[in-house]
Amino acid sequence: MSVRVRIAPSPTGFLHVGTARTALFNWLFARHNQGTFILRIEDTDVARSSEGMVEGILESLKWLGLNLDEGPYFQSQRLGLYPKEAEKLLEKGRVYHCYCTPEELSKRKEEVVRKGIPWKYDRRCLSLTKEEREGLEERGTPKALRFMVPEGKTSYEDGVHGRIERENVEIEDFILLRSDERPTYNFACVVDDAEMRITHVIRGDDHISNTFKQILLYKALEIKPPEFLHLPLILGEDRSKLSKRHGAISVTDYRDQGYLPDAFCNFLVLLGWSPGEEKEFLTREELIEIFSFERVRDSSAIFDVKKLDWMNGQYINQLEDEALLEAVLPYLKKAGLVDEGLLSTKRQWLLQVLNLLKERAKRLTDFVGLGEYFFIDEVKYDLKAVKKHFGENGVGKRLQALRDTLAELEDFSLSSVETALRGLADQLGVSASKLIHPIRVALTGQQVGPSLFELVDLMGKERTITRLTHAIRFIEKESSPPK
RNA sequence: GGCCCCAUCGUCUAGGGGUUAGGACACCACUCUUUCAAGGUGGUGACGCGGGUUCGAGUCCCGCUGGGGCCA
Repeated sequence: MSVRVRIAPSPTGFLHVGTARTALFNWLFARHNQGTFILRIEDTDVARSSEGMVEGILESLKWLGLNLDEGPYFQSQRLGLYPKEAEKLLEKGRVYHCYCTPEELSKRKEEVVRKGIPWKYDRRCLSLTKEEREGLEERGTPKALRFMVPEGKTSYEDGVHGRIERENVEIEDFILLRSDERPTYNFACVVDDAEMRITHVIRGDDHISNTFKQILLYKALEIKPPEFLHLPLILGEDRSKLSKRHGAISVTDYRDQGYLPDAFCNFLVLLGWSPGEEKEFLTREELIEIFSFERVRDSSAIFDVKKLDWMNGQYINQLEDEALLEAVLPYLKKAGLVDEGLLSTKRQWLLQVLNLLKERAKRLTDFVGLGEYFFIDEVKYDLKAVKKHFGENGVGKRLQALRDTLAELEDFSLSSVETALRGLADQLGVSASKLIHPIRVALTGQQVGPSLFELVDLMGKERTITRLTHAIRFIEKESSPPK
């Protein structure tokens, strides 16, 4: 039987990173087994479910590179299915109608809990007399459909955790259909998974307690249940389930912050799974090849952004120039540094610039701050940089000499500039760094950055001279006593 | 509160009776160097506690503690 797996998010409008990891594991499992990866939207519980709410999910999956084989399917478009299955259970006597209103129930529950007794539905409606029932029906009282939990215990073999069992007395008679015939989560899930012939239910740990109810339903419906595999949860730094208050939880947030999809997936897959050898960088092909649930851990993991940053930086560094340009371009455009004109006229230069900057970038967004000075006319001087490298005695003079020397250079190549600068330093009797640091500030406004000579090379003669001149004037102005 | 899951460096993890408990991120030092980053070298740092089982437990069993989840 071929593998069929699904992810079943509710349409919240975005893809949660936890769901993303679940999706990744499902996808890897499907691909490894030449199976089918399906998306189903669980939208029966959502008041308004618009197509728009699903777009974010589809967009995120696409960005992650997790292509679907089927779907998206929508529960809301399958509503006819659930009462039909419920009917079968009614015939088998496995369910009963319940006329208790939510208000009554919460009131009764409150009383019971106050006495310190754990609440469970009291089966009041199960023992209704025929007359009582008829009376309720005549008055048109709304009724829900409840599953009658049998005696005994329920257990199953979890693909990650091993055998898990639970006493059925711990499980209350849960509702299958609400009074308006909308199915509850567990019922819809079982009906859908069965109908879609899902072979492996791979989902978060937080569904373990639902699994018992679902297995009970499979048994009642006389359908063979799928395999269940429960992934440990991803936690925030405070060890609680990753949620909005932990900051970015939507996959698109990470995209916008400048993470590469491959890096992000590589990082995610290592949360709860390991390849079994001391190797952390894995391509998609490798992952598909070697991924298995035998190596999935059963304890939860904390989402460590620092490691993500490191990994993303490594991926950026390994990117070919063209690929890097493609990846960074949206961010540069958004920051207003690059437009189509520049792209078409100075593409080669742009590629070199990115190449020069890439080993310092952890995120794609870093390129904006890292290389802004390449794209704007007026350099913004960093205060500390000015203080440190423009403040020294004679800096202005040295920069003047440097400007004059460079201005006379016919050949403005990297090596030629370096020779000239070092020669000048000798001549002035100072170390080369006495020139290198100030000119860097003059060119970039910053005291840190890429290797100076490559920088000058990409900056070009004209801009180098202009910026030196500007810096010289700036220093003169600063050092002249205030009037 | 009831039930369920989990427990190796701060974090991600390797380990499935005998290991100097390994790697990665982060951190710290040194090194390289025109700065920063990257790189290289080295370092700090973990088996939650208590009982068993065993000649021998990070590894198996039980309890405790702690964390997490689900139920409303």
